[in-house]
Amino acid sequence: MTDTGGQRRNATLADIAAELDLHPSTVSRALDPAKAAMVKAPTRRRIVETADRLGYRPNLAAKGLKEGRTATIAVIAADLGNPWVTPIIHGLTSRMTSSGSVPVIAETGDDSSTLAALLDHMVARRVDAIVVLAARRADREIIEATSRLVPTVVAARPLEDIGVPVVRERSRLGGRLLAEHFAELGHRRVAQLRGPEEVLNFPNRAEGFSARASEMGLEEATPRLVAARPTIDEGSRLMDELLDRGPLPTAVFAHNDLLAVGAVAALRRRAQSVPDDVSVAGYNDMPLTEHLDPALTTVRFPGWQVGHEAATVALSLAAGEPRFGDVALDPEFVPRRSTAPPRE
Amino acid sequence: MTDTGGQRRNATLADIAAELDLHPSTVSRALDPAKAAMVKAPTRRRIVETADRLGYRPNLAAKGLKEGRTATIAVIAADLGNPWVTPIIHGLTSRMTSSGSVPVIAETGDDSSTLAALLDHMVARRVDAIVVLAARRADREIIEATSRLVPTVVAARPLEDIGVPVVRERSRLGGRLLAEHFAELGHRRVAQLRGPEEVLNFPNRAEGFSARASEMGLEEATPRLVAARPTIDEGSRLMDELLDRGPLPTAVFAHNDLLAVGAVAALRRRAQSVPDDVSVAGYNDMPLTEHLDPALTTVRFPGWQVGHEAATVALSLAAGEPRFGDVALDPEFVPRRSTAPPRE
DNA sequence: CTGTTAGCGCTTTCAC
DNA sequence: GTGAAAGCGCTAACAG
Repeated sequence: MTDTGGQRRNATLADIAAELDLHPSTVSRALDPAKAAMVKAPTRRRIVETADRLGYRPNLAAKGLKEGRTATIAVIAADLGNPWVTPIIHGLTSRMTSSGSVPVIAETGDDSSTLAALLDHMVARRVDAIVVLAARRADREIIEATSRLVPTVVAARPLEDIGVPVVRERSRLGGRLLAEHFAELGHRRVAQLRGPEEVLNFPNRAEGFSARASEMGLEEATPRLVAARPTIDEGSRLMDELLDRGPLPTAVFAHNDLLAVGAVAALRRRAQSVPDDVSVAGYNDMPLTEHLDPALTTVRFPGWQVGHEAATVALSLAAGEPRFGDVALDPEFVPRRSTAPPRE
Repeated sequence: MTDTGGQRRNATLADIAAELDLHPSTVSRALDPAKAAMVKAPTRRRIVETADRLGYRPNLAAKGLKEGRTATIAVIAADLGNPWVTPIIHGLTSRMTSSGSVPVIAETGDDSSTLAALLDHMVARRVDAIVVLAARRADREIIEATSRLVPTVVAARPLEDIGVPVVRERSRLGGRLLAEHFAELGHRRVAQLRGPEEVLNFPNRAEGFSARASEMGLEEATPRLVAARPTIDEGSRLMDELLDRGPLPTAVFAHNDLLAVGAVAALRRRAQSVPDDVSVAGYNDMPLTEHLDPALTTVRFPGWQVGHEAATVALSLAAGEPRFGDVALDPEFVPRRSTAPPRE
C-alpha cells in the first residue's frame, strides 16, 4: 500500500535554462548531439551537468509536434496469438530499432471494422508509417484511403491492385511445391483444407497447388473445405468433415500449420495414423513445427525477412523517398515426417 | 515506381475554422463529444460537415502535449520470439484497447543495457505507464528509478523488494507441483535443467521443486545445470551434459517448455525414449505444447491473466489511483505424455 | 556563440 | 454561444 513516490513533473529545457540563467534554445542546442558544437564547451558542460541533476528527459511528444514526425511506426496484426506472426514482428522490430524508430503494435482480431478504427487511430497519432499485416480483401479501399494520409505498406498478407507497396511471399510457388511433393511420393488423390478466402495468401496457395496438381495428374477430392479462421479448431472441424464425406484422400494440404495441427488431431481421434494412413502438410513453418507430433512437413514462410523488408520499405517511405516496386520473397519446401508415400 | 499520392498535410482545427469564419476553439468544442453541447446545433453541423470534407484528423501528439497524457502504454518484453510471451501480450492488449490505450511493444533481447535504453526512451515519449515483462535481478534499480518518472509495473518476471507493483505467478507452487508429480509416479532420482538465475521465476521454481522433492524423499542429481538463456538449444546442451556426466536420473524438470523441448531432442539423439527411459516435464504450457512429440507434461503459466492484470494495474496507476498490493496468480499442473513411472 | 521570436495543433480559462 | 489569449515543450530561423 505504499505510494509510488514523489511528484512526477519532469524537468523541461526551460527549467534548466532558468537554473543557469540561459535561454532554452541554448540548452536545446547543447543537448542535441548534432548541434552541441555550437555551444561553448564550458557552458555545455554546465548544461549537461544540471540536466543530469534535474533528471531532465526530453519530451518526444513536443519534439514530434514541432518536427512533424514521431519516430513511431504502427504495426497492425490480425492475431498475436498466432505464432506465425512472431517472426514477422521480430523482423520488423529488429529493422526499426536499428534506425531509432519504435513500433506500435495493435491487433484487429481479423475484423475489418476494428482495422478501420485502428488505422484511424494511427493516423491521429501521426505515426511516421503504418505496416498492415492484417489485410483482408475487403480492406483495400480503407487502406488506400489511409495511405493518402500516412505512408502505408501492406505486408505478409498481400492485396492485389492496391496503390501501396506490398511485401509478400510467393504463395503460388509454395502451393506448387507441395503439389509436387505429394505427386513425387506417389499420391493420386489429394485434398486441401483452405484458409479464409478473404486472406489472399490462402487462395493463392490453393491456386498454385491445384494448378501443379492437375499438371501432375493428381485428383482433388471434391468437398470444398474452407476454414472460417486459420486456427487449430477449424483444422479439426474441416478434417472431420472430410472424414465424414469420404472417400478419404491419401494426402492433405492444410493452408497453414495451425490448420494442419488441428487436422492431425482430428485424424488421431478417428484412429487414423499420420502419415501412414493420411499424409498431412502444413504451411508457414511457424516456430516449433519441427517438434510437433509428427514433425510437420511444411513450407517455410519467410516471416523474419518479410518483416525486415516491410520495415525497410516503411522507413524509406517515411523518409519521403519515392515508392519502389513490391517485394516478393520465396518460400521454401521443408520435408519432415508428416508426409510419406501412400500405403498400398 | 508510381508515387504514393498527393500532398499529405493534414487539415487542422484552424483550417476548418478559417473555412467557416469561426474560431479554432469553437471548432475544438464542436468536435469534442463531451463539449459538443456548448455549440449551437447548426454551427456544429456545419463544422462536422467541413471537418469531414477536409478529411480532418485530430492530432493526438498535440492533444497529448496539451493534456500531459498520451493514451499509450509501453510494454517491454525480453524476446518476442519466445511463444511464452504471446498470451501475456494478448492479455495486455485486450485489456488496454478496451480502455482506449494503445500498447507500444519493444524488446530487450534479455540485455540489461537495452532495457535501460528502452526505459529511457519510453520516459521520453511520456507514455502513461510502463509494463516490464523483461525484468532481470540486476534491473531492479533502473526500474525503480524509472518508476519515479512514469508509473511502472513489473509483470510475468517478478523482482523482489522492489518499490513498484508486481504481477506474477506463484513459481514456487509450480515447482512443488512437479516434484509431487514425480514422487507420485515413483521416481527417486530426479534432476533440474535450470533457467538463468537472473530471471527470478527460475530460481523460485527450483526452490519450490527442491523443497518439495526433499520432503518427499527424492534425490536430486548433482551437477548444477544452468542455462544461459531459456531456449531450445540450451535445453539440448544441458541435457547432453547431464547424459555425459551420468548416472542419469529417471525424471527431469526443465524450467520452461523450450528447455524441455531441447532436452527431449537431445535424449532422442542418444536413443533414449521419453517417457520410457526418462520423464521430462516443462513449464509454462506455452501454445502448442499439447501437440508436441511427446505432448509435454507441464505447469500452466497464467499468461493471459498476468497480462490482463498487469494492464489493469498499469491503467489504474496511470489514472493516478494509489498503488495497491501485488498480484500473484496460481499456476496449474497439466499432466501429459512426457512423464510416466520409471521403468524398472 | 547566445538570445529573441515564432509556432507546431490543440485545449482551456476568461471575456463578451 | 462564441471569441481572444495563453501555453503545453520543443526547435528553427534570424539577429546580434
